[in-house]
Amino acid sequence: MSRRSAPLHDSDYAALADFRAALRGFTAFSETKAAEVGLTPRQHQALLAIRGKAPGQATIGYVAERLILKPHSASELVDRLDAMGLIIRQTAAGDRRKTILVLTNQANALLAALSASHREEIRRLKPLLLDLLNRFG
Amino acid sequence: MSRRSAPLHDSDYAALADFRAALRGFTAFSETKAAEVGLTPRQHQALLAIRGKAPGQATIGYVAERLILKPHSASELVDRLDAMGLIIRQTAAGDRRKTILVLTNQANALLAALSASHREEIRRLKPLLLDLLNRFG
DNA sequence: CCAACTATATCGCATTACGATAATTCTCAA
DNA sequence: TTGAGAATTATCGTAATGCGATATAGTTGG
Repeated sequence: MSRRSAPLHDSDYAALADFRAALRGFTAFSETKAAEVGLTPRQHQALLAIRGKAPGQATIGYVAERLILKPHSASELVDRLDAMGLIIRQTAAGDRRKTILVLTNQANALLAALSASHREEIRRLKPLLLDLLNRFG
Repeated sequence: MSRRSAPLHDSDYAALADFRAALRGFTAFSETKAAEVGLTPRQHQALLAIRGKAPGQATIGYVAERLILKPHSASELVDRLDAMGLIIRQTAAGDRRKTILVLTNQANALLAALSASHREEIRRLKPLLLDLLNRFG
């Protein structure tokens, strides 16, 4: 049988607020870095999701799943990346409904720079995030 | 002198993509929970930031700082919360330029429910987040 | 072979943070 | 004391973006 969880104290709200503030700090860092190379946060995340997947395996649907977007929103997002010359759409060989997404050299160059700075930032934030997480049970 | 950091491998991109996906998962959870009680993510975060601060200390500027928004954007955000009956604006006694933000009972009730589920979710995600963080140096 | 399903795309809309600008209020040096 | 400049908040028009509703093409099982 489930028990009501412990009531929330001021310190719980503070822990939640601090955790959210840290996450917001990271996303703000990421937004700034992405904007410096002309990308929106979603565009950056989409490119990263595609890069993190085995070559030739990333589809519109996969981007939607990883970014937790509706498939048609992912389609629009990919539209913009396509117009910017950052990805190529290829009809999947086996299933012609699917669209395979391939990164261009330009996209890979942008991602390399962004990923280096993000890795550094995550390493920098790691001790703080560990502390914040440890404030929760 | 600074050394160029190690080059990025496929596993580094995968680690970054997985980390981002986990963060996105948390924000999506939060968005859903906030929407269930009629709040946007920013509104939720603003209420939480105010709640996490000592009573009578939260101002528009403080919200802007914690949410990393321009002050005038925080002003607009607070406008909407005000219109929804979730906060009260009070001119600060010492400095009449400042606006003190006070949560209404309704806001506190919403926050209590949201914070309980969020604390639970963070506890649930903690092992995953620790693993993901440990993939970085 | 056709009905149901899957994957992607299109269009209009509502939301929201921003830039530019403004109005108060405060601070501090002359 | 008295401005000049800074700090704090507010207003307005704009651009960007994800969504709902809808549409099209392709696939699959019976």
